[in-house]
Amino acid sequence: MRTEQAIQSKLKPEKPGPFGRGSTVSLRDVAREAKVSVATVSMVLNGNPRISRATSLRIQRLVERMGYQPNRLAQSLSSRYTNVVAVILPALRHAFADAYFGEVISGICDKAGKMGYKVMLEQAKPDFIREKQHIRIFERRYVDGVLCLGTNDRHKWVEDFGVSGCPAMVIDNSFDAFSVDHVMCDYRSGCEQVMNYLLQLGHRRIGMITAAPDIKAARTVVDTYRSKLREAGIEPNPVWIEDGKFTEEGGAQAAHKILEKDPQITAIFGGNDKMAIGAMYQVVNLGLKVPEDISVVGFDDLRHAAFVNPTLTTIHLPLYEVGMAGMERLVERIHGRPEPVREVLPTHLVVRNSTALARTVST
Amino acid sequence: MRTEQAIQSKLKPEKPGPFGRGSTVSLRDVAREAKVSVATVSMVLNGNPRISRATSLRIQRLVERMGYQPNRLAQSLSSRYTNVVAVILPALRHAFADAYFGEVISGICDKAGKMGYKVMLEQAKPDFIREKQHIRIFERRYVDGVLCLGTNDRHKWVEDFGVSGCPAMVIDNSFDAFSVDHVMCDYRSGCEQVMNYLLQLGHRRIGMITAAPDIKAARTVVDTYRSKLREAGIEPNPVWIEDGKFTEEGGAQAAHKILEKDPQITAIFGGNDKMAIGAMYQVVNLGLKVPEDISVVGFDDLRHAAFVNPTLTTIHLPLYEVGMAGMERLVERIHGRPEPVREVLPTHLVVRNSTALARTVST
DNA sequence: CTGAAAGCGCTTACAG
DNA sequence: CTGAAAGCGCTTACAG
Repeated sequence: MRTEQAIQSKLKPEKPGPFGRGSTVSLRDVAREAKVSVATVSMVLNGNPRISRATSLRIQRLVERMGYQPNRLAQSLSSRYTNVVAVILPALRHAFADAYFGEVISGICDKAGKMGYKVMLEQAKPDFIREKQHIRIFERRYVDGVLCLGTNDRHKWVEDFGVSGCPAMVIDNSFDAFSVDHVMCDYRSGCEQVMNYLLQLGHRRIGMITAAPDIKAARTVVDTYRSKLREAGIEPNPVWIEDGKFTEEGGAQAAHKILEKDPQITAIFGGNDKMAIGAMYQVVNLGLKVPEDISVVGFDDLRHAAFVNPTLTTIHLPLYEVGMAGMERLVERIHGRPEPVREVLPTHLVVRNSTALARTVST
Repeated sequence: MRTEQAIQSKLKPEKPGPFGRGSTVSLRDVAREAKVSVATVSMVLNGNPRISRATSLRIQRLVERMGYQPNRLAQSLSSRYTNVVAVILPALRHAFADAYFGEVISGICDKAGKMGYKVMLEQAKPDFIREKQHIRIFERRYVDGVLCLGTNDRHKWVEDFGVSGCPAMVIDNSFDAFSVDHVMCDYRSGCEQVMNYLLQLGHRRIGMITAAPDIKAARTVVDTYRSKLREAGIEPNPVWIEDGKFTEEGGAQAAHKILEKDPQITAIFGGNDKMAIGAMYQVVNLGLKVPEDISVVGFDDLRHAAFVNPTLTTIHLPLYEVGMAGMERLVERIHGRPEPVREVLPTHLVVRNSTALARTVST
């Protein structure tokens, strides 16, 4: 016994690595202590049924007692799976401070946690793309797959994933030019809900603040806006549509232009909440009232929409759910799911205080 | 020649792993092609000066031509560095959709990119802490170190990093109970700037919406608020201080209580922008005007502060810079920096339209 | 200046 | 049911 302990302590010297980093108990330590091979311990940990119940239990207890934790670098190097996915955000200054992306990421992270995955954050800056980092993080085994947020048609790099065999999921958008897996909100139906509502309130001259014609989802909204107007017998006037650049400032400027070109506008539909809030700000600045003079509707239902004054009527986008679904489908793809992913989640209208009957009707 | 090629193609069979994943060119492939050992290629790639300039150049070209990319799992397993850090966010529902955290994360990610680091996102949910995941991600070699955001005194787990030797940095807070590396904004000075300004405007009865007495940084603000009042010969009235829970709703309720208990209040200082915005909302709801009746000041200078109506006077917190500095110091610590990190970054007052001379003075 | 070899800590056929 | 061995793709002393 003495001898054995002596040997053990010689064989298990403190090998903390530089700066005492990392865990110290390895598979081999457990195997030695249990007097079995490392293969056996490994199989126990991986629940391989070939190991007898007796030894399995014995080793599980030992693992527990010794506080063994697998080194996941070694695991991944052997198994070829990292159990990490990357979230690629667009190269916007405030991408991380953005409520829209925040909701999606929240869904992604929650689902990832439940599935035993880790989430790495990347931003698609010009250098990042030029160096093909979006592909390399996969090829170099940082991640098993990628979730792309805030994409638009100019992001040709999205097509690279297909050819390099990197599992990738476009979140809340899709592409006409090529085929990619995606999970998104139902933009068409969302826009229909807005237009039905405004038309019901008697609005006929409805301004639309749009943004980024190079985003398929955004185009869908404008197209639907036009077709719903025509359906109601109204020919959409080109001056009713302005670009608001997805920002409050842009929304404010767009609202200004629209009201200048057609002062008879009674409602403004913002392509997202931010632009709608900017529009409200501008409407008030012009001495008009929301909703008495101008109804304003948003699109997103970000947390803040309920806290502006007046509170914003808007379309609720299931962004959290889109994040969860995207994560879930991506993992399926990583593990060999053959069918492509084309998922669309439903939206609904949230009526608050920024909308009212059209003034032309009420007078 | 023929023979050699035959051998090569035999030795370099397509070994794409499951589902054709991962890059295919390994160090060994390059070494074979260059007719040197893998050690030599490895050293060339790591800029080891022991390799002759001639072979170094020759191999660099070959690496380029073959499109070799190191497998970072293997690299990390050998080198013991992952070049990944974790950002641990608090378990709040909207932690990712939060402008405050967003700014910090933005700084962290930008700096990380420049330093060749990747950023992993974690949320400190109860399960995460109970399973000691905050330590395990380090011990299991997911990350080299950890950045903790949104901490408070109840987060005892922050102390675990010290004992486990995991490099960790507390961002924008500090602890009295134990010593941790941290980088934070200068809360004392920020509060002084607010109070000096309000006192200059003639305000004497100043309400304060605070939050979370278990956050050191927040306590500092309240303490400074009190001492600045006393300095000005004003005894702080306990009814002037209310908790606003860091939210708009909370801020609104707190403002309501304060104004109920002392209708003579002329200014309200919100411990963060959200609560200040909630307070403005409430003040208006009570039929009062901002800033004519009540001046409101925030604390954070989040993007949105410039877009409420009226625009919010607030303290600008260098959150992006705090993120960058935290990341930079953490990497220093990972690589053996011996001195603890105690860094404080300066704030400044941003005057907008939510503040005016006190009405008691102007009448 | 370069190579052969051990090692990082796992997993996975392959034997027995 | 279990073990010995090869392998994942690197880095790093140690020789020469």
